[in-house]
Amino acid sequence: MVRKGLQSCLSKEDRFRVVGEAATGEEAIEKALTLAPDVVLMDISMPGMNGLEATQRLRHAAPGIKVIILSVHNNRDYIFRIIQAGAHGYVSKEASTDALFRAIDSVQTGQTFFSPEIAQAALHQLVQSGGKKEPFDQLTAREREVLVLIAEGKSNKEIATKLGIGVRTIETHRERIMRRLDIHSVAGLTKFAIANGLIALESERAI
Amino acid sequence: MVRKGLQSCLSKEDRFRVVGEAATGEEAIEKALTLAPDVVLMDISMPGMNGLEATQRLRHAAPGIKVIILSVHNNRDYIFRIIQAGAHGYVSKEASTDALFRAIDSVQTGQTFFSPEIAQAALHQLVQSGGKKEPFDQLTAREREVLVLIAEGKSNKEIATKLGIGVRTIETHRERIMRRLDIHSVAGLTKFAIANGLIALESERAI
DNA sequence: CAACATCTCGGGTATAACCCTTAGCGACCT
DNA sequence: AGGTCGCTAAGGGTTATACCCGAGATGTTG
Repeated sequence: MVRKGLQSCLSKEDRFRVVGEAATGEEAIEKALTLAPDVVLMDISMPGMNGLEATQRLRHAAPGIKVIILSVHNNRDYIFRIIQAGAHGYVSKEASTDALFRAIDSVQTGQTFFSPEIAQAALHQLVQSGGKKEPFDQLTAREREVLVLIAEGKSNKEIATKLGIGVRTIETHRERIMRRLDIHSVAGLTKFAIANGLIALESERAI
Repeated sequence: MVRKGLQSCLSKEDRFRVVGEAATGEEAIEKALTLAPDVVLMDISMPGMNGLEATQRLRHAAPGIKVIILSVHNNRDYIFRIIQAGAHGYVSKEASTDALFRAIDSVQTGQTFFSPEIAQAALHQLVQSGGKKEPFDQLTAREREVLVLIAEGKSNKEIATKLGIGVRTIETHRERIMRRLDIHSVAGLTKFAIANGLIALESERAI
């Protein structure tokens, strides 16, 4: 429904043409590679692969395709994840259609577009934290990967199987994560992961 | 942006006419009362008053106006709150525009509309839980108390000390909680607690 | 009264998690 | 070439959880 609405809006503007749509992250990558659009509008919350991971993979597979993230999340922690994923722009779903149009125009010409309040908040946090883009710098990529799985309720053994490495290695990662974050419970790690946008909340008990 | 998209979609259908829009729950009630539409499409997540509360108030103030809830949440927990709020229909944002059109037609003629998968899931859970509606109600007061402490990262021993009862009792509560909710990890329990407002995320730093 | 739910403990066993330590290997930097 | 860091792995021991039972005390409700 949201996609149809967006298409309807975009098709009213002569300078835009919608060449495809996708319901999942996997489908988004697939269609983006075959249809080769100038710009992809990516939703963060999708069934299956989420938008950030899809963005990351798409950026790797087709660096020429620009990606704008659409999200209901206005959480400032999210913004760094979005940048890290390689997105060229971010538009909140609360934003006006004009903002979206300007975002598309910007990224198409090679510029980036982040709505003023997002940019301001991100910079504010950068200044406040002395340049550290916390909390993502506290953990290595592998540790974040493990943390996400822990917060999703996986056991060490399940994580080890999923990542194809030993259980003891997972235990080591787990210890290092807990030590670095100074959080010593699964509940705390889960809250940390949610608060920092590493996992989504509504994944549990979905229909 | 989402609203404009919806308007764009709906205005293509001759039998619908969009008479107004609102950004917040308060504005939604106000405009609904002045514009007196046949049907209100209400988003759950809005700044200010949320869609459920707004629905409840609007239903009370103007029982003749039908309300359809739109939501990204496919969480089965939500469905009972939606019914309780007095909504006549529920359409997921993942749904097609056709589903929305049918929903509007249905509620306008006095019927209700809940998408098949939602209805099925809700009934399934009703049967499974023996008629008790919300997972929230599945737990006793004591179990909720324990759940909160678990989700806050406390160990069984800490909880036992805090509540002044034995550790084995806490273990029993823990087992019963996990069995009733069908969640078998601390991470899952924590997410459940957050999703149901039992505990708060301290770093909910919205922009 | 009797049935039921709740809260409270307990035994027992298997599994998982936690804590401290060491260590090989590759990448990267100086 | 040496140092640092990250990923991998493991030993050994302690503690915590998960899951299986049963059971007494209490209050509520039919």
